Amino acid sequence: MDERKQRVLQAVVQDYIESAEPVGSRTIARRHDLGVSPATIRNEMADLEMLGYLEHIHTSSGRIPSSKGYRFYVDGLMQPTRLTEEEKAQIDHWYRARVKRIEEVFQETARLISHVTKNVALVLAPQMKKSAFRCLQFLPLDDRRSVAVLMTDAGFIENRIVAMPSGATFEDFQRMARVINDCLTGCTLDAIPKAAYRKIRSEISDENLYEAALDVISRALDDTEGRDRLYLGGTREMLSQPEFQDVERVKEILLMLEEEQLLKEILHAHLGEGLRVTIGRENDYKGIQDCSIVTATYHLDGELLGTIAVLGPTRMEYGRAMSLLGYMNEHLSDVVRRLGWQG
Amino acid sequence: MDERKQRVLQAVVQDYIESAEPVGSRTIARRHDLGVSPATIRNEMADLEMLGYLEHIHTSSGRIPSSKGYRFYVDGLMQPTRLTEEEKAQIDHWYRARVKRIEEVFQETARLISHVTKNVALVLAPQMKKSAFRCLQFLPLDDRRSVAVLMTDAGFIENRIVAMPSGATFEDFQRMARVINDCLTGCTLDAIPKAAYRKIRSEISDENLYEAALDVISRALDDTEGRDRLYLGGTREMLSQPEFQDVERVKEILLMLEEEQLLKEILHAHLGEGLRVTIGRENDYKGIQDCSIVTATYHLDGELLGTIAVLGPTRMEYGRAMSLLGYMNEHLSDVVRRLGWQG
DNA sequence: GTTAGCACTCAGGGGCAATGAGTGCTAACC
DNA sequence: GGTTAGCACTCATTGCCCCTGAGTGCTAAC
Repeated sequence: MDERKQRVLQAVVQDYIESAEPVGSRTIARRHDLGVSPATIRNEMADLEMLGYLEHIHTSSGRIPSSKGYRFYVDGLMQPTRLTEEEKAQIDHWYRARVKRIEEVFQETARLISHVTKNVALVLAPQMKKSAFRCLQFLPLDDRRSVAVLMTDAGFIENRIVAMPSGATFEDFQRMARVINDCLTGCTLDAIPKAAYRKIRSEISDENLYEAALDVISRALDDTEGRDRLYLGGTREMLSQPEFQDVERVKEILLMLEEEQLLKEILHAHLGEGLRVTIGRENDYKGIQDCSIVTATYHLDGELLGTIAVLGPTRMEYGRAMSLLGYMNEHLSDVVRRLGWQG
Repeated sequence: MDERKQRVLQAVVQDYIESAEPVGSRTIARRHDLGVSPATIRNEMADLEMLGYLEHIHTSSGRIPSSKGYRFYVDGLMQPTRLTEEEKAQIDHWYRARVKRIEEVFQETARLISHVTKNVALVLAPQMKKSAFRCLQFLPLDDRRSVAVLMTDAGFIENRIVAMPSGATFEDFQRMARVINDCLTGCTLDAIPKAAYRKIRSEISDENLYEAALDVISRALDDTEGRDRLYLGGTREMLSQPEFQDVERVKEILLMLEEEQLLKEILHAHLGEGLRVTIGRENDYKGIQDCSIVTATYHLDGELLGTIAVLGPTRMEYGRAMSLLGYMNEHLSDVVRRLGWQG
């Protein structure tokens, strides 16, 4: 793949991303200064098609990039788009004006990303179960029930009503809490060692109370599942993209977007990989093989927190999406640090 | 409006709901046994159009019901559809299989409703601020912060990290909690009387501590805002309705559905009115004046809890939607009672 | 190796007629 | 007087044809 082929590929990808129309040799010759005639470009394009970087709907339509073509473009040809200071200022302003409570951060982040990129934004909120046990405490509710409050290092707090076994007093529960605290402090919630359970067993002699303790722990952990909430925004923005003029395709993508569990899986799969682009066919899930996803993971004090992503047609402004995610990343870590995340 | 006109109107509405095509006199004569010829039906239809119950796209197309026509149908002509025992069993089964945690109830309810009605389902989860203060307690976090846990009668539990003013000890905070509990017990969160605040003021002499107490209360209440979460399901189901073959219309409705705040307002507006149908033009919001909403409020022990709704094109199976909502209503009250709602 | 020229392809759009569902009106019927 | 058959008329939809224009692929000349 010589220099000139690369320049042609770059031209095709850029023009196609901009216009959403198959691009022809003539257009490229006119709009890019390659110093050769359309005929030459035609030859190059034919070669690029042979090599799998470009595609053809039918004879006599222009070329569009294949997944492989986009991949080459993203990896090598694309010039990194930087957000302008003005754009950054606008984002900061929006954030400041809109986000009053921590719960709003994620929804607003999604909204902002979708607004800027005109694509769907996905934000996976911090995962409670990845953070470390800090302490468990009980509050009395009535004579049959009490409230278990679980706190973790990342600042998550989770509560759950638990029934007290008949005969057990609130004091028993508080004693139980002390035992659990001793044994679990520092454990990551999704990886509590067997030894910890054994230790708790050995310290709580009463059978009923031990059962209750296990119940409390498992239910507290259970709850954390639902907490890695997914925020989604910009369905409508994306539908204004020309690729979604067809109702069938719209339905297809909406079907996909309603599968929250599936989306979470996809984001989880990319967790911890920094900034990453997955293009078209590279996606494992068939429903989005004509889409691309840009994901980024945000951290707090070195601790993995969550993922933000842009999902849109393969014809996407990759550079822009990537730099935006990078910027939002910092922002998000920052806001979470500042306001403190409480689950 | 004589008997026969009503039967014709009924026939038109039913056929149109079923077929989504404008219905003509001939079709009605064939499919409904009115005992008169198409010509007679034509005359009746012309009259019904005069009276505003039917509409015409252009000469020589069949009639479709107007909002007024649907209203008359819903209020008087519609025969109440009952869910079959089989359907009920299926719903029960789905519920049992899917709902493991209380948080899932609402999402699954939305999913189920949309699945059955092929329309968008909206579920407004219980409103914390409408329930009554039960107690406030503190848990120690570290030497500068503690966790405030607020519980209400409906079983909501809400927690918040609060900074302790320098000089204040955790014991001070516990004393403060006792005062607040004494003063606020039984107050509905969104209507705390001025007198209660005065009482707190008189019992807490320390200025800093009083400030902190107000802060705790206001922030606890603040949080409750975000808690009346809206669950939404079935966008895709609705889009398979023939009225949404047009991409423009799809975008319009999606724009609407992304405005969570607006949807909440709409549901709030119908709160406490039992089972209610709002048809087409009757909607205050322009964006959905070609849609209908069926809403129902669910209760627990006489206490208002939330709203569930079906949103779809005016051509909707009203009877079915209504009986389904009625059934889900019971179910929801029941599940919330059984599992206990924790916010 | 590059380019001009030319034949060929194919989607999209406009024009046009045929089709068919449906109305509205009038005159005949019971 | 209400009901109905008959008929002219309307209009959206469909299929068809043709044209246009953008674009390719090939060949021969530069």
